[in-house]
Amino acid sequence: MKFSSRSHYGLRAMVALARSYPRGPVPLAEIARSEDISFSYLEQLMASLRRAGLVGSTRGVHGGYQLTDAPAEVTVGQVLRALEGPIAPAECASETGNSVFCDRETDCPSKTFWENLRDNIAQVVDATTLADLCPGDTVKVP
Amino acid sequence: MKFSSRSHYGLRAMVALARSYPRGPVPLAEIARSEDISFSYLEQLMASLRRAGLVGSTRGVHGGYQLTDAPAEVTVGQVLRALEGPIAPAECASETGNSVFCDRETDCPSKTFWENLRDNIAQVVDATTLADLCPGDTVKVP
DNA sequence: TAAAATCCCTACTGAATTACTGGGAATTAC
DNA sequence: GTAATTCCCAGTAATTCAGTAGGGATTTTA
Repeated sequence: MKFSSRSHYGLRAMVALARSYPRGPVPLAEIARSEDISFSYLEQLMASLRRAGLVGSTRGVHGGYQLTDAPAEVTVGQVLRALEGPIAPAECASETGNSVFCDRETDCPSKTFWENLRDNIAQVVDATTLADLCPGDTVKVP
Repeated sequence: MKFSSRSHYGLRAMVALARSYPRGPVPLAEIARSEDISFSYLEQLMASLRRAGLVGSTRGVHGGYQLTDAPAEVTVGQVLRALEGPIAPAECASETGNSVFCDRETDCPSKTFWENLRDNIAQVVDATTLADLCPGDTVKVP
């Protein structure tokens, strides 16, 4: 049971962006360097985050990426879903609709468990914001 | 973020064993049939569960597998750990000791989050027993 | 206009993991 | 002794993951 490196790297990158919010766009090369992530790989992660609307990008010489919303408004759940898709500890217990595939459907006791676990994970990731992961930063009212 | 099919099949098998507890050993072929799992694959899963002490086995003609403890005494957490190892949503946040590997170590904000998520998942899986997954069975005091 | 910086896209690849399959040895009941 | 069963280990096909590579497209600076 693991989250992929996409999530680990992606979350770290988002925290990095949160720390320099709202000071204009940050070039990827800078994040790649400070977080020690492959530049090309990070590019792909940012593409997913951009498509999800979590970050905005600016091209050109002083371009880069920046959060579209304040760190306190962005949940870790949003980040993880953008990077890994819906939370689903089991095929039969995905957040998004029905990945029908198991014929047990209605009365599978295990399914009930997996759904319960899924909801619990969702509750945790949705209750944590990027601001919570930026210790020392007093972004909120001083 | 998924649990592997080991967990899905293994948990289903354990629920099946729980349902026929404590009526002596159940042959694997029977579980494989009723749960529609490959016999050979199921064998491997049971080996893990046996090594973890969760099930006992009897060889020979009327042999099979059976729970070593009552369903209400076996948590889903025990089953999942036997099948997949320690709960660890991230390398740096494993239940068992330190898989030191990330140099950020102490002050990584993300690490704190992963540990928090891990503890939450652990809490859920450890609070659920096989008895909870056996609806209709009135195993407890009638 | 030209050059530099930066994002954007897509395809590929090597490694690891997963999900099995198969064969045979040991054990027990009858 | 034979049939039913667990036990054990080796191999393998498919998938996923993590990362690489390279060529645009767009914007700013000069």
